[in-house]
Amino acid sequence: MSKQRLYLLDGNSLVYRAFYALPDTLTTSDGTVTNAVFGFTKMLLSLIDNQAPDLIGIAFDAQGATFRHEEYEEYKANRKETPDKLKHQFDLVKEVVDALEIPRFEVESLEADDLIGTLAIEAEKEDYKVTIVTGDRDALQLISDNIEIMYTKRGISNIIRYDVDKFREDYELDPEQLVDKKALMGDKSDNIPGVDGIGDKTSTKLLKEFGGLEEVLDNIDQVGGKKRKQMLREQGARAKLSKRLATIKVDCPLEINFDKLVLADLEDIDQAYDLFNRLEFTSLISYLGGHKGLEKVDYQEVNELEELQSLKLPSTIAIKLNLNGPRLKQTLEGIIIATLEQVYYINLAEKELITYLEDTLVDKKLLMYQAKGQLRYLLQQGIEEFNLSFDPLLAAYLLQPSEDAIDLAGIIEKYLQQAEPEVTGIKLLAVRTNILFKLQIKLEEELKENDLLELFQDMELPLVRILAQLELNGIKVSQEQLENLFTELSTKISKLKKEICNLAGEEFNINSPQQLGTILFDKLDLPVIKKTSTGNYSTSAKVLEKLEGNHEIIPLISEYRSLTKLKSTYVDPLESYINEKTGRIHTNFKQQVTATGRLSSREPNLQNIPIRTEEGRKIRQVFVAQEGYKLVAADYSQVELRVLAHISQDERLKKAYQQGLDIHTQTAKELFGISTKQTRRKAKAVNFGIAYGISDWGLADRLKINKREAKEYIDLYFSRYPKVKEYIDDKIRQAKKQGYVTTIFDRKRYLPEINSRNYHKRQFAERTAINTPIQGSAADIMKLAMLDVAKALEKEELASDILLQVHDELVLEVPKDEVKKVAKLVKKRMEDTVNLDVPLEVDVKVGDNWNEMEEY
DNA sequence: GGGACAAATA
DNA sequence: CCAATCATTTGTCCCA
Repeated sequence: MSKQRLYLLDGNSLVYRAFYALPDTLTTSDGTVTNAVFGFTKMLLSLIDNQAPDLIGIAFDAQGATFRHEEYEEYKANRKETPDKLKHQFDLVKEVVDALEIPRFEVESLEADDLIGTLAIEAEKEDYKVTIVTGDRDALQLISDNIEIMYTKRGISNIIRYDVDKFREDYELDPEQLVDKKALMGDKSDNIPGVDGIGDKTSTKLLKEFGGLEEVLDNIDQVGGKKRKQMLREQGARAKLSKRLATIKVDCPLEINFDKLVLADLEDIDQAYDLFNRLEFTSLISYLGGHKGLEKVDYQEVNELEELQSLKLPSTIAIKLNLNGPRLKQTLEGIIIATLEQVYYINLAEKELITYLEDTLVDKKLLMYQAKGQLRYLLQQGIEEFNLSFDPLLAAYLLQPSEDAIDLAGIIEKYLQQAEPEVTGIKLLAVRTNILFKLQIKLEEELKENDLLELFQDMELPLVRILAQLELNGIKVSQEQLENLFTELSTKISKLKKEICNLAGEEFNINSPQQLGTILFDKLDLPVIKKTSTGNYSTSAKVLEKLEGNHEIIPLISEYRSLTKLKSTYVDPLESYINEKTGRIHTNFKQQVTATGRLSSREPNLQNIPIRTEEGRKIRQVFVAQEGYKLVAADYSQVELRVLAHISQDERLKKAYQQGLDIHTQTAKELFGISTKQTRRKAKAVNFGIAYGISDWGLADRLKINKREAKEYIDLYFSRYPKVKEYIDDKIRQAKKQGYVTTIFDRKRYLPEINSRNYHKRQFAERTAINTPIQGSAADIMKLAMLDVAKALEKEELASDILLQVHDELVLEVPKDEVKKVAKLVKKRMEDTVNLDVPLEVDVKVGDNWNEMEEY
């Protein structure tokens, strides 16, 4: 078996090196300078990681005077005082060393060198190999067959390894001659005098000839040069003193137990984890958990209340609530908690678990996967004091917003290049909870590299609990009105169906586009307007509209379509979503679905409740305020066009909003010289179309004008709003060049197809490049506004709640006596959330249901 | 179970 | 010559 290797570090020397190697602007958020601590810690950890020492120890200089000062007052007298920005860092360094459970040596009146020398020589005797890590060349004198030096040449990563051969090569001397050399030439940095007139070259020459200082002094006659002879004679004593000063003491009175220097697995890794968090060394945390493999996770089951109470947890924990059952009716069957060193499965009654969570989560930083549902459960149980600090789902979403349905296993695979072990049940939960630490390190690193960390921490993470609260709040639905609507629609639909089949002359399934196509275009021989991509007859609303005058069956089919859509999509399912306990509908807001940063809503989707048609609005009407409350709806007016004005910096567009003009009226005047009902309508289509990258064909289709005319409008628009054209060109160029576009708040969207050879793919990517910064920035603004509004409601201790977000609209439920205050507060918060170069405007409406609302 | 189609919202 | 305004969710049909 090969010999064990002991690493001995010169703490002082390395800390100094780190201090000068790194900028002193490296601080924690409270301003504490930590550059030296960071550099030292990083060096230490990477040493452990790369060299895997068997044993390790770190020595520090004694505070104040040493035995060398007694011998020679001037020792190190020319040293500058320790810089203020470094002084306090020594204590932190020692904290780090202690937290990592590495033995630390510091003995009164002795320097780190002496402790290291003594340890090294002892270790050599005990048959260890030794590596000394230092930034001080003095230590080179200790080199032997079993002792080598790692010398940090410059900075903290430029390291040279000295063994006997390397030393001889560099110095043309044996290592033990180094002290003789210093005796002769002195050492400026330690203020060791040496002999005047003898420097680097001469000292080496003399030692090569005579061997050691004593031999030189005994044979001064044989030294060349009159002056040199004289100096050696006069300063012989000084040289001997110099030698004593330069000689590292190897017989310090130390009690050495090498067993205690064995590098152990950290017993309490959590203390190091906490310290690194305090020092904000997030990039170094990876070294701590580094040795825990995915498969190794073993959990400790906690079945007893007493056992639970004796659990001591660090300030950051990964946690998974083992919830079972449908949304909002879940029961908590257990809790998995992971720290860096242990995973616990707490298996107790739900009531006890809730009490435990309430007490435990306060002041803890929580790492959770898919946190929203768990936070919703906590809020439901009245637990409000918690602090989500990481969710890999959202991190992965920000990094790749267009990627769909990435789950935890996918994230682990993608970012850690690891596969989940083949385990199930609690074991799997333990693995997945434990891995959150690693994921945090890796993903936050990636986020930082992509300028997404702020967005993640300041927008998406805090939004999670807001969304959890929205979902928990739900919105009340009038079951009675819903039933009325059901019968009303059912009657109308069956009547229509009869009429349609009569006109068609046969029974058929109107819901089947295929069967409908056969009836319309084969049987009734109506003109084929359009075919679908698969070659079938298109029966879309647009096609039906064009056939309107051709047959009396057409309007009936259109009406049938719209009524069945309303019934099957809204009226029929809505009932089933009503929570029997709350009488309310609790949607599911997804935060990681859309490519632009918007939210989405499902089960049911409450972001597409009808509003445009009279019939559709009846569905809106069933969403009501509970007794004693009003619904308050606040929506941003033309937020996307305002965002366009801001990011394009187009003067005319900006001015219009700054002066509070009606933008569609203004554009009508710009394009047509006059604003009438007709020209304003066209102008509105142009305004919106531009933000979507509309083509002349698209605009023509929409306005039912010809292509040439549409092109004129678009060209005219660009000539009146030239910076908008510049914006469009700029975004396409940017996307082509860097592969992505960004929102005002740095949210990214990658557009790999922007350089596709496929014309359509490329065109689509170009339109997306135009639209995403607009839609995405608007989404960002709304998210920030939600955080602001929620905070303000809480601060003002209002009993009002946000129920829904519909992209540019918030719906709140407000006690009648708070309406005035809340209407004002919400408007102000939403308008002032961000400060663009154009004002944001919010319209507030109030009503008893979501349909009948009055301007407030 | 999944693709095609259609339609609701912003 | 093609296809032709962003972003979603949901429902039905229909084939496998």
